[in-house]
Amino acid sequence: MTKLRKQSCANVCIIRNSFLSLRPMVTISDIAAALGVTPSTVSRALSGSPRVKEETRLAVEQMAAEMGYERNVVASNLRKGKSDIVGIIVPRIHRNFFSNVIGGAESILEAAGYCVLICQTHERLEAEMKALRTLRNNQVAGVLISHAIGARDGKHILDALGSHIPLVQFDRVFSELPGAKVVSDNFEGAYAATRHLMEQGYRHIGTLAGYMNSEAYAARLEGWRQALRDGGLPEGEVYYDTIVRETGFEAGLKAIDAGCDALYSAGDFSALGAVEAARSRGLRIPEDFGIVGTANETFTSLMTPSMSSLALNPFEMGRQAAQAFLEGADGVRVVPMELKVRESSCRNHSENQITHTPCLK
Amino acid sequence: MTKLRKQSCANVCIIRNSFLSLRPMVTISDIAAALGVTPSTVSRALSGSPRVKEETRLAVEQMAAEMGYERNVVASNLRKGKSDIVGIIVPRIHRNFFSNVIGGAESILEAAGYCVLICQTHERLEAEMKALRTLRNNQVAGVLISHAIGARDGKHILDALGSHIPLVQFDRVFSELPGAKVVSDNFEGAYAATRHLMEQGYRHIGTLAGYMNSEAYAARLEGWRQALRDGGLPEGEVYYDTIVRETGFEAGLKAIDAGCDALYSAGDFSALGAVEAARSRGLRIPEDFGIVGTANETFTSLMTPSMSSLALNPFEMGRQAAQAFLEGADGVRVVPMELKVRESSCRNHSENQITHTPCLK
DNA sequence: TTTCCAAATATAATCCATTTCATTGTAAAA
DNA sequence: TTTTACAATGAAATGGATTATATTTGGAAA
Repeated sequence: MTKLRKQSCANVCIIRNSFLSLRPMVTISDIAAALGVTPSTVSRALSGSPRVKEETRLAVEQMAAEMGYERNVVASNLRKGKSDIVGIIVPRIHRNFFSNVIGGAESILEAAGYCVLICQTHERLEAEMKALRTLRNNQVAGVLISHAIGARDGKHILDALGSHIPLVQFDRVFSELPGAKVVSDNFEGAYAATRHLMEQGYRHIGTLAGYMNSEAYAARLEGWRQALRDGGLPEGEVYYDTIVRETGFEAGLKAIDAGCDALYSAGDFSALGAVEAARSRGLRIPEDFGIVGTANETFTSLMTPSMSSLALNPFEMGRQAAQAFLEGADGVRVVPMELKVRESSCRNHSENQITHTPCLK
Repeated sequence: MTKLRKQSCANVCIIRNSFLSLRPMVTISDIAAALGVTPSTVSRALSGSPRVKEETRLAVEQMAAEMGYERNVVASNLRKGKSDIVGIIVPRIHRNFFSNVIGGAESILEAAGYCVLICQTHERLEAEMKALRTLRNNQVAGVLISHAIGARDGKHILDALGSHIPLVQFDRVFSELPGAKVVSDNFEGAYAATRHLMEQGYRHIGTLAGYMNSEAYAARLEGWRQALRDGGLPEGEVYYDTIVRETGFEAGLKAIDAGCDALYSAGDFSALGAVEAARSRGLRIPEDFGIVGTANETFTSLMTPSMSSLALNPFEMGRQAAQAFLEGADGVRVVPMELKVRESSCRNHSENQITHTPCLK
C-alpha cells in the first residue's frame, strides 16, 4: 500500500518534470519530494525559521538552488495577507520633485526588500481613488501618497484604502488623516525667501500663491505674509491658483500693474511665467523686478538670468517617508527647505552669498 | 442532518460577520452563502461568464455591491497564473525622456485595465536583473524595458525573466532578443540634425557620441557620419562615452582644440557641457560655434541661447510599447524624431524655420 | 410517458506557500 | 526506569478565486 502510493507519487513527479521543461515552475513540494521531506519543512528552511535542523536547511537550500527554485510571491502574499510592494501615489511622475521623492523612497525601500509600485493621478481625485483601491486589492504593504489637487479632504482616502494598510502622506497632506506625515518647512522657507527679497531692497512684494486646499501652499502664503509683517511692510498682493507658466504670466502682468517690484512664487513654472511677464513689460530682472520661485526645478539654474528658488529636498522627503513607513511611527516629520539665491533676485552684490536669517515662529 | 449542517453554516456566517466589522474582507463565499448558491456561481457571475442565468448574475452583483465586496486580486492572480500588472524597467525615472515614456505607456495600459510597476536600474546590470526577477516572481503580465548601460547583451535578460512573459524593449534594445521593439529613428534624426548644421554653414562638425553598446547611440553616430559623407565633408571627430555635462565639457574643449566649428551631440546634457566649453574659450554661440543636442530636455528651450535639439517622442514611444504589448505582436516599431531648431545652431536667419530634408537610406 | 439535450448550478480540485497543531524521537532530569 | 522537555518534522488547514468535471433541472422531442 505504502509502496503503491510512492509509486504513484513518482509518476506525478515525472509528469511535473515534463512540464518543467516547458515552463520552469519549481515549487516547494518539488523540493520536498526530491529530499523526502514535507513542504512545511522546506518552507521553514527557506524562510529562515529556527525550527529546522541546520543540516536540513543546507540540504534544502542546495536542492532549491539546484532545481532553480524561486518562491512564488503571489502565493506567499496570499497566505501572508500582504505583499512586499509599497505603493507610491503622486500627481505626476515627470515633475522633478515627485520623481526625486520616488527615488529617495526607493533607495530606502529597496534596501529593506520592498519593491515600489508607482501610480499617477494627474491631479484627479477619481484617479487617486482608483489607485488606492488598486493598491489595496494588491494587498500592498503600505502606501506613500501626495494628494491630487482635486482631493478636497481625507475622508474618501480611508474609505478607498481601508484602515489596515499603513499610510504615509508627504508634501500634500491632510492633517485629519491618521498615520505619518512628511512635509517641507514651507512656512520657514517662504519666510526666508521673502526676507531675502526685502534685504535686496524690494518693497512691494506680491506672491503667486498656488491652491489653498493644499496645506503646503497655504503655509508658504503664511510665511510670506509673516515676513512682510515682521519687516514692517504693508500687506502684499496675492494671486491664487497660479501654478503653471501661463497663469504665472497673467498674474505677473497684474502684479506689475498693481505696482509690485518683486514676487515670491510658490512654484517655479509660474515664476518663469512672471519673468516673461516682466520682460514683456520691458522690466529688467533683477534691477527692476525681483523673483524667487519654489522647487528648484532643473531649468532655474540654466535659464538667463538664472532664477532664485526655494529648494525643496525631495530626495530626503522620500527617504523620510520610507523610513516612517518602515518604523511604523506616526507623527509629522519636517524637512527643511533651502533658499538657492541666484540672479533673478540679487541686485545687491554684497548679498550674493546670503544665508537666510531664521525667523522665530 | 441537512438541517444541522445548515445550522452550523449559519453560525460560521455570524462569526465571519463579526470579523467583518474589524476588517472588511468579503469573499465570494460570503456572497454565495448569503444567496444560497456556491462560490463557483458567484465567481462566474462576477467575471461575466455566459454560463449563469441573467437573474442570478443580477442578484450576485447586487449582493456584492451591498456587502462591499472587492475581488482579492492576489488570490485571483495565483489561480490564473498572471496578474494585471505590467512592469516598466528604466535606467532612471527622473530623466525626462523616461518619465514621459512611462506616462505614454500608462495612458494606454490603464485604459486597458492594467496597472504599472516601475523599476529603476540606475544603469546597473545587477539592478536590472533583480528587477526582472522581481517582476517575474510577481507574475506580471508583461515587461517593458529600456536597458541599463551596464547591460552588455541580452542573454541574461531571458534567463532572469523567463520566456513566458511578454517582453517589449524600447529605445535601448538588443536585436537578438525576441519580442517587440520600439525605437526612435535615430539614424534619420541625426542625419537631419547634421545636415541642418551643414546648411547653416558649419564645415567642421564633430560629434559627442555616447556609448557604443547602445544601438540608439550607434545609429545616431551613423546618421551623423552619413550626412557628412553625403555633404562631401571629410570624416569628423568622434568623442565617445560623453553623456553628462562634465564629459561634454571636456570633449567640447577637445573638439574646439581640434578645430571643430560645430558639434552634433547625442545627448542634451553633454551638449550643455559643450556650450559651456565654447563659452570658456570665448566663442560665441551660434556665430563661432554651433551645437545641436538630442532629447529636447526641458532646459534646452529655457536656456540662453536656447539650444537646438533633436527631439525624441517619448510619450509616443511609451504608447507604442504598450500597444505592442497589448497586441502581442513582434517586430520593430520606429518612432520618428523631430529636429527643434533654436538659437544655438542658427546663424543663417532665413533658415530659422528649417524643415529638414529626409535622406535616402 | 419516456428519453434526451442543454442550461444552470454544484462539487471538488487547483494554484503555492504558510502556519497551526500534532507527532516522533532523543536527551536530560527525576 | 520513567517522566519531562525540547528539538525536528509531518499532517492538514488556510488564504480566496478559478475551473474541470459532475449533477440537477426544465423543457423539447420521440
